[in-house]
Amino acid sequence: MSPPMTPARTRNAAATRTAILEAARKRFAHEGYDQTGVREIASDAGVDAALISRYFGGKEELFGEVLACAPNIAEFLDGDRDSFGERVAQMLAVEPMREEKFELFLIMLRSASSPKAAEAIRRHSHDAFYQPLETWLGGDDAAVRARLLSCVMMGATMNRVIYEDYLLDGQQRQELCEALARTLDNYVSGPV
Amino acid sequence: MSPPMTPARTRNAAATRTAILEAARKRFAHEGYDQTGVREIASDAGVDAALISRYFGGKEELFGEVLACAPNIAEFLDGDRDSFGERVAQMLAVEPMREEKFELFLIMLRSASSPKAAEAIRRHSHDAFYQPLETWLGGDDAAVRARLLSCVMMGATMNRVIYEDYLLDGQQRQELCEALARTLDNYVSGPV
DNA sequence: GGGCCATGTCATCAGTTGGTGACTTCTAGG
DNA sequence: CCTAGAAGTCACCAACTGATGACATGGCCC
Repeated sequence: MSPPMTPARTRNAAATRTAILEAARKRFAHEGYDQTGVREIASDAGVDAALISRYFGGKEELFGEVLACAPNIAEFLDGDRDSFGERVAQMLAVEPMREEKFELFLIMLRSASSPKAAEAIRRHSHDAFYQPLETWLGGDDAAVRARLLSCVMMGATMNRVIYEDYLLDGQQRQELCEALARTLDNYVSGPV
Repeated sequence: MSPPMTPARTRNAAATRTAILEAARKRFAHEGYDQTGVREIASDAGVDAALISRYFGGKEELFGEVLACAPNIAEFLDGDRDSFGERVAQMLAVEPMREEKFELFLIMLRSASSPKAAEAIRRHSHDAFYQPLETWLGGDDAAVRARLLSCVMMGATMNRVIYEDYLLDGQQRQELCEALARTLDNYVSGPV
């Protein structure tokens, strides 16, 4: 069936690397670092597990590369300042979970307990989340307000993940959303 | 030295059980479910690892028992209503980390990613945290406000754990505390 | 077309994990 | 004193993990 001229993706190092990276990103976000085995990643990517060691050095280094290319805070920051709380609260509480948007959070939540992954998470989340957020906020107490925003966003994400949709119905999620929006905007507009 | 009449704790099933439970509680809170091995728990408790299976059935059941006897929300709830935010915010941001108070949170944060532990966590945190909190709050939207409080408290705990003391100095933690207190009290006094 | 290196496959290792059952030893009760 | 059963010890298993090195094979350049 498939024309032999385009051997699809055989013997293509770049494509293989990408496939591994993509499969790993999803697995790490869904299951966490510990719960994800290199064999599962390889299977998802349709390659041999040995290639992970060959291309990335090992599971730990692969995790680092996944973090490096994971979506960052920019997803939340573009858009006008006044509607930040409303936008983010909608994503956190009302809209169906958009995994791509919160992938960094999901990876953090589910992998932070692994010593092997913890350091990479600390470093990357600081560089790709807090620093940009702090800069975007501006002002003397930007560091504090960035932490406050992080607390609410991470706490909400964690609650939503642990308890399916907060165990709340649509109406209640709407109320949750409004309260979150006010709190977030309060932190954005600061000062505390 | 020790009088031979009281053979300390040898051949005492109840004391052994307690020792295992205590050691497991600390390990699970500090390292999480996955990162804690039955051999480590047994070593801490000064007993043989086989006794864990004998007394509790297995690691998973042990985890369940640990949750059952972990400190619950009552720690935060006793005291007058008006000062709830201030009290909790102080514990979250200013005072040195009081592990006993937040043990349930720590266990949750570090073990929620383990499928074996997740179900027990969901069930127990609902019974020992959300339900009492919701009752304590009262009112129509108590469920929503309980979630809001949980988001802030869990998010703050997680931030403090991942980044040592939020990476903030004392002055900034004080500002953080004041903002958290206002937010928490806002959710307590509700309605949203 | 032929050699050669990048690419992919495979078998296997060493370490760790939770768990089990046979064994020993202590203690209580007669 | 002596037995019976509880309490504790020990050796070991089966499963799984990440990783490695030997090997096969495809494609590109000369």
